[in-house]
Amino acid sequence: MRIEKSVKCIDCPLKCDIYLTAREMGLEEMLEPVYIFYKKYESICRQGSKIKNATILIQGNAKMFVSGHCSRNIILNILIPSNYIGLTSVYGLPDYPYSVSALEDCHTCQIENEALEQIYLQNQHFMKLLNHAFGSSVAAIMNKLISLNQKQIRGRVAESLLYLSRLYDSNSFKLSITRRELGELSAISEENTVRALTELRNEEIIGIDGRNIVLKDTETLSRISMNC
Amino acid sequence: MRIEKSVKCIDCPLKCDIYLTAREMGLEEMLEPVYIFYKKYESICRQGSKIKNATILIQGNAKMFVSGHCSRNIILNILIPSNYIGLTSVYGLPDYPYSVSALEDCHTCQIENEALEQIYLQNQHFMKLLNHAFGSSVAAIMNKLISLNQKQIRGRVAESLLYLSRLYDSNSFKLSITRRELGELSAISEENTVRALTELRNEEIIGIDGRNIVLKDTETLSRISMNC
DNA sequence: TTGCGACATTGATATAGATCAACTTTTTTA
DNA sequence: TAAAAAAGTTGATCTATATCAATGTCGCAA
Repeated sequence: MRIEKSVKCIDCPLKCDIYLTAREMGLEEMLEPVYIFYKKYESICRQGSKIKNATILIQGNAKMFVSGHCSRNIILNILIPSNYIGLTSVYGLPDYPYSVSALEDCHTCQIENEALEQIYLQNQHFMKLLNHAFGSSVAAIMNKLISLNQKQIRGRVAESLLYLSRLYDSNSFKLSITRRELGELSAISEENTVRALTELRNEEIIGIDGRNIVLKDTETLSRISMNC
Repeated sequence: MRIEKSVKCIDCPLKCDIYLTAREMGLEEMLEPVYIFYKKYESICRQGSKIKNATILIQGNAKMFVSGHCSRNIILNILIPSNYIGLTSVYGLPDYPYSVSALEDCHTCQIENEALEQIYLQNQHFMKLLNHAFGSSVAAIMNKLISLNQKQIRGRVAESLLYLSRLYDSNSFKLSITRRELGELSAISEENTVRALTELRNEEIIGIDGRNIVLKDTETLSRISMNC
């Protein structure tokens, strides 16, 4: 399953801040990137294990989730190309506070933690980029904390759909996740997720065709997502 | 209510990392600290407003909380002396993502954001301190996300009590918060908080005398807090 | 092509926790 | 010090959502 350096990763050096920065700094050699391919469903990193390298998602979608002692997971984020995994080690958390697994075949690029940290410390521009990325993920989690506690299922499903629409930058998109996972993104049961979707479809606020979703009335959907 | 520089703040320069660091760097003058006193119940900062300075809590307890559009709040943390408020501006969040208000009379010390940022950028040791503080607060929030979603009230109240016990570093402590606030810390209603407390007292796991709490059987309490 | 497993859907039922109401106790204020 | 306000407590009821159960649908491997 694992293909090393030999795999050419087309757009990684173009898109990733860390590559751009390293190149600017003439530190490109330092990175020693390792390209790793993950099959659909494969685990990219596991909550609680040591963070050994920073991973950049190059191709494919993945889910970032936390799991309690009890079986049920909460999906924090859907990761898309150019997203980082394992940032938190820079912020003094040596273990992954979340798990990530591939929703489809994923190409990733991994670099040593030390390299990341060196560039972080030596380049203020890059440091700010990373800090801001981390900062906004915190804001997102706080928002989630509120949503999951104060909104009811319709609102939470509406919010998840709007999140996905923003993520894929379109009102019409194909779900990369199952109904159960859409539930985990909103912290509700699979059954109630389906019920909420059906309801929204019957009210002609969204269109559903299997995994294909169309947001017909984002205005109303936003209003629903704001309601408690 | 506000007393400026003239107020001597006894232990701030000794305890706060930022003072120690600034002094080491010979940048003490740069800080221009302003000492501000908040009466019990007063708001120290408000969610959504611009962060203009970093605040260090010198004396007294405060609550850090997020509020949805709907009335109910969730308390994230109880702040104790030497805790920072407004760190997030360093991480690219110009607005407070939370509110803080005084649970009792609070002495604080405020310094300009620019000064904080300068020291942050110029001193790697301080940067790491701040990064780690921020990182662990993120870990704490993630933990809360799970707890509030997967545990039931007994478990959440048990967890809150253990949190307070760790915070005050004793099995016997005086609550700085009301029952309603203890509920907000666990995201449950005041009534159910009281019921859970009474239950735990009847089972002789804790002792209650008004605001005074004794954790009699932390073993069992931990087990309860782990259960889903 | 058939049958199996994962995914999706719908209805019925159970329940954790919110809310409402009434009351007591403590704290604050005038 | 009295009166008012805030905090704390307990019981009864309601409701949002989980859970259980049954069934349908789709894609894929033998």
